[in-house]
Amino acid sequence: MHDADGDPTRKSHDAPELPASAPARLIAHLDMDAFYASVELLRRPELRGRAVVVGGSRARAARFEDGHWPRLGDYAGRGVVTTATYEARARGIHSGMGLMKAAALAPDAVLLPADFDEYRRLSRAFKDAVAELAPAIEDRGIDEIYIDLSDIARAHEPLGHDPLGGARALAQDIRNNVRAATGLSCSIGLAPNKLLAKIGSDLDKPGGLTVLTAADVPLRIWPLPVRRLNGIGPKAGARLDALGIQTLGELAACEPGWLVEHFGRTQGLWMHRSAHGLDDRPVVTHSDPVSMSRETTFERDLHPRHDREQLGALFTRLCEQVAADLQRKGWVGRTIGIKLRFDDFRTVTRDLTIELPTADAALIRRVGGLCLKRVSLNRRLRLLGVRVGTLSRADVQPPRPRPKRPPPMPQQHAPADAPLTQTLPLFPDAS
DNA sequence: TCTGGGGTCCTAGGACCC
DNA sequence: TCTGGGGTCCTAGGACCC
Repeated sequence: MHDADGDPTRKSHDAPELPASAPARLIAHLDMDAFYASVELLRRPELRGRAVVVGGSRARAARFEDGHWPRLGDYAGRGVVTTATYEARARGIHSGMGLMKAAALAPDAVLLPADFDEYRRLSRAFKDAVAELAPAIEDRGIDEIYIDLSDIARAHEPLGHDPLGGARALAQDIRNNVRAATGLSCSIGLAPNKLLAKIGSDLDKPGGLTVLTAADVPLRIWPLPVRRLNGIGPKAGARLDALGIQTLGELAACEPGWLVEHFGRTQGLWMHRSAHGLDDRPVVTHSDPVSMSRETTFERDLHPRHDREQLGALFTRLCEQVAADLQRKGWVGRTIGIKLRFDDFRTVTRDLTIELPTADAALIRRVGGLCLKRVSLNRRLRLLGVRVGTLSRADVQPPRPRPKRPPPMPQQHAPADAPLTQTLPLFPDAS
C-alpha cells in the first residue's frame, strides 16, 4: 500500500538504504472517551456529572424508579465494571474491576446495565463519520480504530510553520465529524506508526489531540511505565518489574540480546524496537474472522452432576447462538471447541476438527459433546463456552476435502486425570 | 461477594508426509 | 535399515486486547 516509489519527495530511488528511505507514514489512533458510559449519558443527560458505572449485563434494566437510579451499592452478584465515567474513575473504579469491589468504593454511583445493541449502533455511526473524511480504517473493536492518513494528509495544506499543521487540522475535522454525527467525544493520537499513535491517544484523555514524532520518544514516551505499551500485559509487566525495569526508557536502554535471553527472540526483539518507538505494522483495512464463540458465566457455580439438566440446556443454547451467529454472518467452521472454567478459576479447552465445515447447531452440539467427554468434571463449573474456528465462507465450496486421517476417537484419548468414577454421560445429548 | 464476553496470536509437542 | 530434516495439521494452554 505504501511504496517507496510513491513518495514524491524522494529524488533518488536507487538508494540502497531502503527501509530508512521509505516515506514517513501518518497514522491516527482514535479512541472514544468512556464509550459505553458516554452513550448512556447521551440518552440520560440528567446523569452528567455523576459517577456512573456500566456493567453486570444481567442487572435489571435501569429504570427511573421513585426518582432515583439503581445504586451500585445495592448490587449483589457476579460481574465486572465494563466502563466507568471519569467521575467514577476519580473514585478509583476502572474497567475490569469486580462490581462488588467497585460498590465498596462508590456505593452511591449509578449502575446501568450494558446495552450492546445501542453501543454497536453508535460504533457504526462514529466509524461512518470518520470514513467520510478518511476511508483507510482498521477496526480495533467497538470503540477504537486506526486510520492511515499518509495519503490524504499530504493534500491538506500545511498551516503556518508547523509541518504537521495539515495533519492536525485533518484530525480536528475528524473529531468534529464524530461529534456532529454521534454527540460523543473522542481522543486522537497522531504519529508515524500505530504504536506511537495508540500511546498518544491515551496521553490527553478525554478530548485530546496528541501529535508524536520520533523526536518526542525520549521526552514523552520513555518516562511512561512499560505497561502503556500495547502488548505488555500483567505477566510481562510483572516480569520486567522483577528485573528492575519500570519505564519504557529503562526498557529502551536494555541490550536486545539480554531481552532475548529473558523473553525469547520474538518478544525480546519486539520489546526493544517498541521501546524505541519503532513499529512497521500496516493499517489493515479488511480482515476475515478466525473464530466465533459464545460463553456464559453462571450466576452460581453449577455442579456437573446435580445440575446436569441445566448445564445440558445451557450448552445447547450456546450452540444454537453460535450457529445463529455463523449463519447470520455467512460463515461455517471445521473446528468445534468447548471451554470450561471451574470454581477455582482453572480453565480448560477441548476441540475437535471435523472434515466438512458447518454452521449447524445440532452438529456443533454433538461434536461439542464429544469434546466434553474428554474433560474430567470433578469440580463445580462457573463458565461454559462453545467456539467454532477454522472458518470459511458459507457460500463457497470447501477447497479440498483433506486427505483422510484416522478419525479422532476421543474415548481412546481419555485424559490421564479422568476419574474412574466418571461413568455417566454428564450432559444429556440434545439430539 | 474476587475475577465478563468476544476475540487474536503465539508456543509447543505429536502425527503424518515427503 | 538407519538417520535426518522440513512442512503442515491438530490440539491445549496462555498472554493479551477491547
